Amino acid sequence: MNTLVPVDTHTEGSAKRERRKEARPGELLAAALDLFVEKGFAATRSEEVAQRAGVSKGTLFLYFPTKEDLFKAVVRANIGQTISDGAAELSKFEGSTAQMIPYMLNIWWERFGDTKASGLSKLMMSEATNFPDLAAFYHQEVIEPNHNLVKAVVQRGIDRGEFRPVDVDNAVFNIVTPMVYLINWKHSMGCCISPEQQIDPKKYLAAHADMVVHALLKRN
Amino acid sequence: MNTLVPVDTHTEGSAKRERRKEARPGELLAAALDLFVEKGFAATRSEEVAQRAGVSKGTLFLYFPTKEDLFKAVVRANIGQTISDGAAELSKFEGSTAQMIPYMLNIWWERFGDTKASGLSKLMMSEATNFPDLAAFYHQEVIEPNHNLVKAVVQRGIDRGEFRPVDVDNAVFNIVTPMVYLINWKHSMGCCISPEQQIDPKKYLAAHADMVVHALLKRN
DNA sequence: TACATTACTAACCAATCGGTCATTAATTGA
DNA sequence: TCAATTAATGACCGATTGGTTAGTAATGTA
Repeated sequence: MNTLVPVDTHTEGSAKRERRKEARPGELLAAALDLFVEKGFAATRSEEVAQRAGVSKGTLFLYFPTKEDLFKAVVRANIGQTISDGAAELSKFEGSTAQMIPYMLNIWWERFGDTKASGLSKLMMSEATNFPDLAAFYHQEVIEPNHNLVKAVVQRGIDRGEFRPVDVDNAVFNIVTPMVYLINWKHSMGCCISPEQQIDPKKYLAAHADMVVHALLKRN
Repeated sequence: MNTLVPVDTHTEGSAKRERRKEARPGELLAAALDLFVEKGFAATRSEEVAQRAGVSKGTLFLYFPTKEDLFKAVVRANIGQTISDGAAELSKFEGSTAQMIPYMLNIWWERFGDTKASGLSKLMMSEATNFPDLAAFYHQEVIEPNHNLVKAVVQRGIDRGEFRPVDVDNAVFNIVTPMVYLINWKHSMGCCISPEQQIDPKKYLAAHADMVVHALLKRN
């Protein structure tokens, strides 16, 4: 893994210094996403991010003044778009809300849960207390918009007379939290236990959607 | 909070060196629980644990050879008993399984979720990837026994003809994960957001129990 | 070719932290 | 009272890391 070759620097072609002002930020963000997801915020060393992006540590701090700024940029680059895309997709849905729930959960899983970016969710829950500024940022920029999306779907079900008139805010939590938990599990315990103890995401997701719909639908 | 008074050490009565071999481990474990829950495993400095227990860092390492050993001892001291107590309590329950579910969730919340020890759950999810040994230990010592408990209850419902014949392992996850998530939330995002955005544990728990029962009961 | 600009580097700094060990002092027992 | 034992200390070590900065080399321009 280590390509440290101290001698012979002048004949080494790859050791050449390059000036690529436009490409650096994107490459640094990609490297940072990888490492933040893999090791967490505090445990990721700035120098490793720089190394993976093929620059020196000094260059990293040239583009992102602090480690926290780097993290915020990673969140913005990876999650912002996903949520507004999902909202657009859902607004076009025309079936019953009972069909809409599993549809929504599936989209959410494919576009976010099953993606490297989902590691940011686990990271944030892990390090919220040690980095309250980042937590507040994440809540405002990710959690709140996401909850509003789900809230609108539940409200649609109630308005159309499909669902019982449950407390909407609570229902949102009961729908969202198992999904988030699945992600968190995948990025924590999931790495440390034997295969037969793993959660099967597809089965878990289907069972959860089924449970939610059973619980919300009016009894006939 | 800080009682640091550098001068006058010879007249200071509390500065006297005491030998209390029996009391040290318990005091160190209590201090460690506090700090681990508050700041996480990696972020907690050994010296701070020692300080809060009123001893020097050297003394801490006298009783617990490494930081990881200290953590394992904290888990054993705080969670082991709780689970077996819960199992005993549940085995005496005689009502319907539909009543048993909210009963179980309430017990679990009061005895564990609403307790300082619940912070260990969040800690473990946070640091599992960075400390896989601790994760394996925690899974074996806490998660597995806990899941077996819930599994038995769901199986009881099916055996007695109250519940639909769902996949038991999946149902366990769908019951447990929102509870664990509530804890994790309390110990992470819960610390960093405004009061009106908080989750109300009692409402969340009631809604979840209601949802679970609705989803498991046979339709009539 | 000569000069100015600036992207980039690498050595460096100060602070942090898990763990060690030689030393110290409280206790015991004869 | 005087060792002998051992609980407790705190100075110290080596490794780590976020962030700085003086200097270097690639590029543009005239």
